[in-house]
Amino acid sequence: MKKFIGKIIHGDCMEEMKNIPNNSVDLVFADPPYYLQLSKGKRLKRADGSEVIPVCDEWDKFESYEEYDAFTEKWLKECQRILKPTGTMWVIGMYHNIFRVGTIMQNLGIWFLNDVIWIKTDPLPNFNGRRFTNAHETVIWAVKNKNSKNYTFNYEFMKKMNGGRQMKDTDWVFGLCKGKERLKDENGIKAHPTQKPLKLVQQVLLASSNKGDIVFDPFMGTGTTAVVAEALGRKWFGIEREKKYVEISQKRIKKYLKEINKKSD
Amino acid sequence: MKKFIGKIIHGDCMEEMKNIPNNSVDLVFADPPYYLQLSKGKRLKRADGSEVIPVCDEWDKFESYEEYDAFTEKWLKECQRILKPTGTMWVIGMYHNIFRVGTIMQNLGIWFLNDVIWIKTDPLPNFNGRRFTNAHETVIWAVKNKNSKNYTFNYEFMKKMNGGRQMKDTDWVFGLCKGKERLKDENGIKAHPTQKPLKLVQQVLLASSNKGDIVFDPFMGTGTTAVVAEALGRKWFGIEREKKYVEISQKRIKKYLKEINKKSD
DNA sequence: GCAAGGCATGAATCTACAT
DNA sequence: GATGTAGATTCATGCCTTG
Repeated sequence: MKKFIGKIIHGDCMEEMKNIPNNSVDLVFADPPYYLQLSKGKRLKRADGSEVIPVCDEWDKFESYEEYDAFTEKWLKECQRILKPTGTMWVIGMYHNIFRVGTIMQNLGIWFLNDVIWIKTDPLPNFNGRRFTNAHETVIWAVKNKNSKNYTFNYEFMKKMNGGRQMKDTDWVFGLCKGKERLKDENGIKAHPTQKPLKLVQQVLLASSNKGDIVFDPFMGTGTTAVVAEALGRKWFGIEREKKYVEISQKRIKKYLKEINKKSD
Repeated sequence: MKKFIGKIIHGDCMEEMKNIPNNSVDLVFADPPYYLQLSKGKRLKRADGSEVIPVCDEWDKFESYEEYDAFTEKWLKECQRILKPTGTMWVIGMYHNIFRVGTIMQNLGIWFLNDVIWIKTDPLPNFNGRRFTNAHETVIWAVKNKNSKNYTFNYEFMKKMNGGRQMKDTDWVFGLCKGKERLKDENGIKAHPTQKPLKLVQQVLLASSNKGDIVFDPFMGTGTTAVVAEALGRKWFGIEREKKYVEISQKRIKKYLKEINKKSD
């Protein structure tokens, strides 16, 4: 496993995962494409005329549910294979995709522990007043299979963090990734459309891994998982399909490590 | 439709729904079996030695995911058929079943509006400290298909109820059905293991139906939907497989109507 | 320097109506 | 029915400018 640690592998996650040994990873955090199915060409505008920038990247496009399901089953199967019997996996999604993801997980024999609700403190409002504000995402937490025992869960620590009461699957209340935390490109536009907040990933790693554990992320994006893992003393590696994001992540991680070293001087 | 109104049909919902015309119902509220897959024979005990009574009724037993899925697809298909193009449907579930239910809904072309999170103020704690407290259920809100227009949604009313801000899918915070609201059998034991709180169903009906609308419940249980519909001036009918629950519901509704009439005297 | 106010923005299945 | 276009609609947060 040594050769993987600290690396962002550039490539297709289904292919690249084949090189990872069975039962070798303590924690999987996966933020897959959501398959949003937004109508083409139509732009949502705010009252002031500014546009809401939607997720319309190529990597979120699929021909059909069937295609999305086939894709999903492939990477989930590999994640299940490489996960240690004592490890756990987390998959985040929204109503567009999470039901399909959850069903496929169950069909593979992956065993659910919780479906955690990330409640957003500052969600995008519903502009046309025809739905409830979509203010959450769902994060499935699961073990390799029904027989998994002694999986890592820092129950007492989470309880402490929660003011002495056992933490609930609805206690995950965080803001979106905005402001300084949000990576910008050279034009000042968000570098990645779906960058996740550090706090969310931090809570995941604190809850279900220990120092020195190996954390794996099949969809690295801008490297949030890596940064949090570094900060918490976990080993990590991951895969990212887009060259652009690989480079952004590598820069981000280098910069982070430099800052850390400065502080410890 | 007249012959159905105010009736609890005793029978299998898939069979009985066949008699309901296409596009005839304004609102479906469905609380299907959750397929909990609890291990047989094991009893969960509280610290004081008392037993937690689980859901282990016959109606929640299925041989496999396949069987559950087949059952689910059948009743969902009928619900989609009888739903008006302007109507909406609600399906409640937990992580054991809601992912399968959601996937099947999408496969049938049912179009999601929201996945509402019912946050329980008084959940059963996690006794062994191996998971997060499961403190929510998921309620999928959807229309007949992608082309549904002018579906009923009392946006402004919900906004008002929410203190002037548009209601979020995470603003559904209610206690469990307990105390006086909870129906007891002759031995003082809960009459139905999964009786839903009136407030939850009330919010559903207030949000997505108007006075005089027809509300349908394929799994009536103890008749919560009927009682709320009566209280809010909606027409209603439903189906229940268990004779016991049909009788309990009928008694409950009669009692409720008597109370109403007394008050209006 | 501090307080107040302006402004940008976030995984968005947008709706209704006319042709 | 399908397609195209006009229209109406929003909240919390953080950063920056102004006073």
